[in-house]
Amino acid sequence: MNNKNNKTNTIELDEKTRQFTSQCREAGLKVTPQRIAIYRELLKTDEHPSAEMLYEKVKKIFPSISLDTVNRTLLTLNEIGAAFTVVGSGDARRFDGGLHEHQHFRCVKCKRIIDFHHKPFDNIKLPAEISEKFTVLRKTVYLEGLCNLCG
Amino acid sequence: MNNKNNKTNTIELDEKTRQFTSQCREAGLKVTPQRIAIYRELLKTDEHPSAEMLYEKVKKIFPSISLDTVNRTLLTLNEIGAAFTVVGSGDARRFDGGLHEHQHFRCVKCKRIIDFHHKPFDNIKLPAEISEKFTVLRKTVYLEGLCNLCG
DNA sequence: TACTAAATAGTATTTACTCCTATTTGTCAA
DNA sequence: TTGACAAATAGGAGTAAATACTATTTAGTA
Ligand SMILES: [Mn+2]
Ligand SMILES: [Mn+2]
Ligand SMILES: [Zn+2]
Ligand SMILES: [Zn+2]
Repeated sequence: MNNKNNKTNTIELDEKTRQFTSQCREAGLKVTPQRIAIYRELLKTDEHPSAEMLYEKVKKIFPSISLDTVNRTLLTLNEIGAAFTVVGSGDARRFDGGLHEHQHFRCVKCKRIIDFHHKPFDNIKLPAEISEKFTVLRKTVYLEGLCNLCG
Repeated sequence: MNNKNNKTNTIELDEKTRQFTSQCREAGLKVTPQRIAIYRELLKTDEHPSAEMLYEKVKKIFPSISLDTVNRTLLTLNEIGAAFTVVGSGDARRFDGGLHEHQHFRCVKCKRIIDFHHKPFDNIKLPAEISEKFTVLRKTVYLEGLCNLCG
C-alpha cells in the first residue's frame, strides 16, 4: 500500500495511542473517543494537515463530530506536547519593508515581531538533498517564545 | 522624537521612495499615490504591521482607501521585492504529530509542507543577546520555495 | 487632450477560526 | 454499580482575515 516515509505504522500507532492515553490522564484530560481518533488520524499522515483536513477524515469515524472539537483538540495536543503547529501557519499576515539581512523573533503571547541580527544565521548552508530537489526561495532561522514584556 | 532602531528616517525615506518609484516603472506598474503612501507607511515602522494596521494609518492620508487596495498593494510589493511577508504568518494553521527532530520545507505554490532532516539544523546556537532577553520556546530553520512538483 | 489598460473603492463572499450553550460523557467516589 | 459532576462535545452563531467582483477613476501614452 501507500507506505510513505514518516508515516506511523499500525503497530507503532497502537503503542503511541497507549502512550497518548497515559499522557492525557497525567494531564488530567479525559480520554474521549473523539480525542483518540483525532490523534490517530494526525499520526497516520505526513501531510501536515489543517483542522479542516483532519475533520474530513475523522468524520468517517464520527459522522457527527464538529469542526470546533477538532480545532480544540488540536490545540490541546499542542499544549500537552503530543503534537505541534507547523511554523509559518496561522495568524494574520505581517509585512516587512526592511530589506537588510535580519531575523525575527515572534512573541507567542503579544504577537510582536522583533528584529534581530545574528550574522551566522545569514547564509545557512543547505544539504544537497534539498537544493537539488527544490527551488529554495527563502531560508530563515525563526524564533518563537515570550518577549521581554511578556516573559 | 520616537527614534527607534530600524525605522527609516525622513531623508532615507524620500530616497527610498524615489527608488521605489523607479522600481514600479521598471516592473510596468503605475505609480499611484495610494501605492506610494502604503509603501512609505510600511517603511516608517519596525512593528511588522498587518494589512489592517497599515490600512488604519493610510486612511489618515486617503480616508476613502479600501482595505482591499492595501492588501493587493502589499502583495504587489512582495512580488517586486520591495517588501516581504514575515515568515510564520498567513495561511491556515497546519499540524504535525511527528515529534522527532526535523525541519520543514513549504511550497509557496501548492502549500505542501515537506519534512526533511539536516542534523546541523537541530541545535542552533543562539546569541546571548537573544537568550538573555527572551524566553525562546522554539527555534527552527524554515525553508520556502517551489517543490519538485511545482518547480 | 483623449484613449486605454491598470488600479481603486465599495461591497459581497469565502475561509478559518473562535465563542456560546444545551446536552452528553468520562471519571471518581460512595 | 451507581450517581454526581466537571469536562468535553455538537451544533450553531459570531468574528477576523483575505479574496473576489464590478463600476468608476486614473496614470501613462501618444
Ligand atoms: Mn523585520
Ligand atoms: Mn513535519
Ligand atoms: Zn510579548
Ligand atoms: Zn508545490
